[in-house]
Amino acid sequence: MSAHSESEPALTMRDVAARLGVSPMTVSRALRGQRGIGEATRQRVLAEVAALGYRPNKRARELRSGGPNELIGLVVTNLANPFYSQLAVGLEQICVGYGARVMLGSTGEDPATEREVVADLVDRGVDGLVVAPAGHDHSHLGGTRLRDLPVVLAASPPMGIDVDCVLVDDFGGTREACRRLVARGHRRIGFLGLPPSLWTGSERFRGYAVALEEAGIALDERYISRHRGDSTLAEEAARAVLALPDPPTALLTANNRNTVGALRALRGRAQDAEPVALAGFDDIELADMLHLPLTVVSYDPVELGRAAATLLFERQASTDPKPPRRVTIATTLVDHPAPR
Amino acid sequence: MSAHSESEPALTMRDVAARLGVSPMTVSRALRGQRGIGEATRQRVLAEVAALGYRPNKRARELRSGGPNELIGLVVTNLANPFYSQLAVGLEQICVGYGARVMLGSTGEDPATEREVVADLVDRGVDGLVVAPAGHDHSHLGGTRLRDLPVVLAASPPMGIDVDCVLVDDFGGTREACRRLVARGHRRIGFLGLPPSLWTGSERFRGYAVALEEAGIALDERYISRHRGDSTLAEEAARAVLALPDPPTALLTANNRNTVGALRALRGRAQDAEPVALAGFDDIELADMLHLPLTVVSYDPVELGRAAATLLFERQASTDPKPPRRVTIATTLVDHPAPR
DNA sequence: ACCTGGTAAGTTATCGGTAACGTACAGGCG
DNA sequence: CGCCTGTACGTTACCGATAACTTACCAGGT
Repeated sequence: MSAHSESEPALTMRDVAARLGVSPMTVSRALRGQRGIGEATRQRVLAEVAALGYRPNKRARELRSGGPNELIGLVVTNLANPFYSQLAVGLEQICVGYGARVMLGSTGEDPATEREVVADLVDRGVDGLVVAPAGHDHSHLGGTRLRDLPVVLAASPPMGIDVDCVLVDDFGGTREACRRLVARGHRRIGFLGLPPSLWTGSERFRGYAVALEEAGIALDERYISRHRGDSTLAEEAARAVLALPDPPTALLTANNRNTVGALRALRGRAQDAEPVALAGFDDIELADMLHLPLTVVSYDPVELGRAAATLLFERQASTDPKPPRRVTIATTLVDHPAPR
Repeated sequence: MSAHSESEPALTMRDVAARLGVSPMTVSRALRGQRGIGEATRQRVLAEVAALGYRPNKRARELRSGGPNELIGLVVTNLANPFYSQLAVGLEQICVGYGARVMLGSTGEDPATEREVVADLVDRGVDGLVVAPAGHDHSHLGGTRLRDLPVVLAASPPMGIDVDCVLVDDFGGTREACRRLVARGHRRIGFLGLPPSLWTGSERFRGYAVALEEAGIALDERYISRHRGDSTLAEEAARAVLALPDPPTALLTANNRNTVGALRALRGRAQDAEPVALAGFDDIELADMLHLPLTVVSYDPVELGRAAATLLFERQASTDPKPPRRVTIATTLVDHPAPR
């Protein structure tokens, strides 16, 4: 029992070898299934290893071999956002197939922190990085700064560097959602989105703008709010738009936090207020159980994570400098009717 | 630019030392702020390091020093569950303060996988582990198997080993929720929970059972479903209970997935069906925006993660074998009225 | 008997750092 | 002047595993 008393010197390969009267090299070869060792000896070694419960020191192995450490760094802004946690799930799913693990780094949307986190992960010897970037300048992820490690950007295409990326069809999804609102007869459609400095911010806005243009509806700046922040801020923004003398009859929200904010804003309205339709990017759990109907642009963040991991491992496998690839995940428009 | 072409031999400490005409030891001391080096020399070294952009190899450092690697392993069943992702967020918040990072391991609720994941994380040199265990046997987390690393269990107390743990007030929270249902006049209260083999399964059931006993209500096995599974299974279980000839007038769900299942089951009922009250453990985002009122046992999983990390680092700091500690997070009962 | 070739094992150097120790030189004190 | 202490730096031996090289051995062919 006594878990704390004896801190054993942590069995080494030499110990195993000494016990068998062979050289450490023989043990090494046996463990890695290399050729150049007799079957009888291999069995003897493996038996001893099993009996002693010896486990090789992975860091020492990586130090010498310089080879893959089977370690992937994941850099996100906030893991509490289901988008990122699902991205992590997908990434890990693929990683286990390669015997790799995921090391986590949160940036809190601060580019300076992002730089530090990335540097730290590189120092710790990750084989590659999946980054959901906080800012729109990605030069700190380029080339030599990272010892030429493969990088995959998630949810944002590379700016100023040439790396692979996985994207959601931000433009197409938003345009489709906006078209549906138009098809239902809405002409005054408000937009709650992210700042144009973010890729998703500009692409989703573009989807909205193009859909309106296609329908021959002019953009009305009063109906548009593009801010960065949490759902509280989004709620305020939604309130402001709805308080206009000539308020929109529908709202289009560009991500889950804006959708939540809009839902709260719509909840607080007077009983006799005109109903306002709502459509938003990102699916929301229990969207089908809300007090009002909601149309969402749905996609699978887990799949996004899997795609990112796949790109990463493929890049790692090939040494020749292929051109950067870009994978885009399709979106589906889903109508969630209100219960009852 | 050319990110792929030249893979530099990755600057070493010796290189820096050679360039300055000093010994590697001097560089090492300068970098770690050790004494035993003149101020002038230190400045010269630091300047050269900065100029060359040299970064020390952390793995080599850890190999030699055997000391803290500033790496914590987090083992959870499924990061997509907001409970676990928020736990991870809290853990990482504290870790950054210690310069530590988090390495992730998902088990998919399979104890065998959990054992493998834990072993792998230990091999990779974590300084400690935070584990949200899949099963109720924790002996694989004990003593020598882990090279005496500190372990903190999350959401489950240790069984068969002596380690620290952080818990939610499962019993108290559930009892309070059940009491509230009773106070509202319900006498036939259904329970959708987890199997008794899980700590949360038995504790939350105990809260339900004790609250009923206190109210002088006999347990009715027909109203009780204790299964392991996702919200789809929970929905079926809820349907079955509600289809009884003498159905419950209220449901108590023991975790977020059961609550979601129950919500879906309640949604599908006929218009003229008797209303059924719902109370559940775990808060749910947008609980205030659902089509029916919901009472939840709320707590902060982020705080749980912070508590786990704090216990871990305190345990790491002190060498003497203090007795294991147990931190319990309080819960709050929150009523979410339905909108309108 | 001799050479060849292949396999199985041991030896050595090395990876990038750190700990322990050695040494040279400075200053303080009786 | 001798002794001790402290500082600054150099030297060396590791840490645990592996790559590359070397040696030992055996079988088979001539």
